Amino acid sequence: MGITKKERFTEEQNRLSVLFKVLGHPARLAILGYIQQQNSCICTSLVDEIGLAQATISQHLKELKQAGLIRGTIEGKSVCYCIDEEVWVNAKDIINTFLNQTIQLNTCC
Amino acid sequence: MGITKKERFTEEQNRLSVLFKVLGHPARLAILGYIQQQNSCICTSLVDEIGLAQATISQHLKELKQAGLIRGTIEGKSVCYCIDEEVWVNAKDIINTFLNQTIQLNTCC
DNA sequence: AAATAACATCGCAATATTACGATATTAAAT
DNA sequence: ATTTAATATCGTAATATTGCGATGTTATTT
Repeated sequence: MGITKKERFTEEQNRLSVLFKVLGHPARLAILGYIQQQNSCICTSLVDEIGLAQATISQHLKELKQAGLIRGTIEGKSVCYCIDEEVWVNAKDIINTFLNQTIQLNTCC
Repeated sequence: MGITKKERFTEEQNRLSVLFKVLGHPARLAILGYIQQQNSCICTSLVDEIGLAQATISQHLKELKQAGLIRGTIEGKSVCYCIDEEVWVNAKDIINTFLNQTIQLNTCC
């Protein structure tokens, strides 16, 4: 039904999957990468840089914002986007914890 | 249009996003977690464990298989699933590289 | 005040995802 | 040979995602 049955899973699994999901689109990775590259905040040369329509970029920015990974500050006519360091560090931590869960080497296949 | 314009992005961004995407569902994280927990391979107590329909679990397993993260070996009536260590280590590496890209602290917001 | 620039939001079309019942398929058990 | 157990696959419904043109909205510029 296109809807995830969240109640079946742990809170950790849900949080982690939301994080992975928002990172699961190349445009959003490109946006994050571009914001990171710049020393200062980026408004929207993103549209030129990435080559999707302005409406589409805006939508991806919204999803990144909703996930808390970026923040937008209004600066006159334009908006200054930057990565929310605190949230990002926390996200990295959660992902790293997941990645570093030791894996028993399966010997059967 | 529901279709990702892959040609717009780098190969790295596309590979990474595919990885994140497959990890972006709690059921798949639960499946991976469960396979990891067990010392030996798991067939399908997954359906009991996770509480989704057998067809649904099978579908998620397929996606994990397509991403290369797990392998299934037929063992009589049942199938033995385990994590593909090589692919998994590589995936972790790719993700870690992404996570550890240094972030310039944005000073503007 | 009117024009413009930089977004955000709306509405829509195309496609993808999630979930599941029903129905294969395959191998072991009877 | 038939039954049963363990899956995989098919078909379908509900919903979500991706993308974009058109249209707001808001602040600067003229």
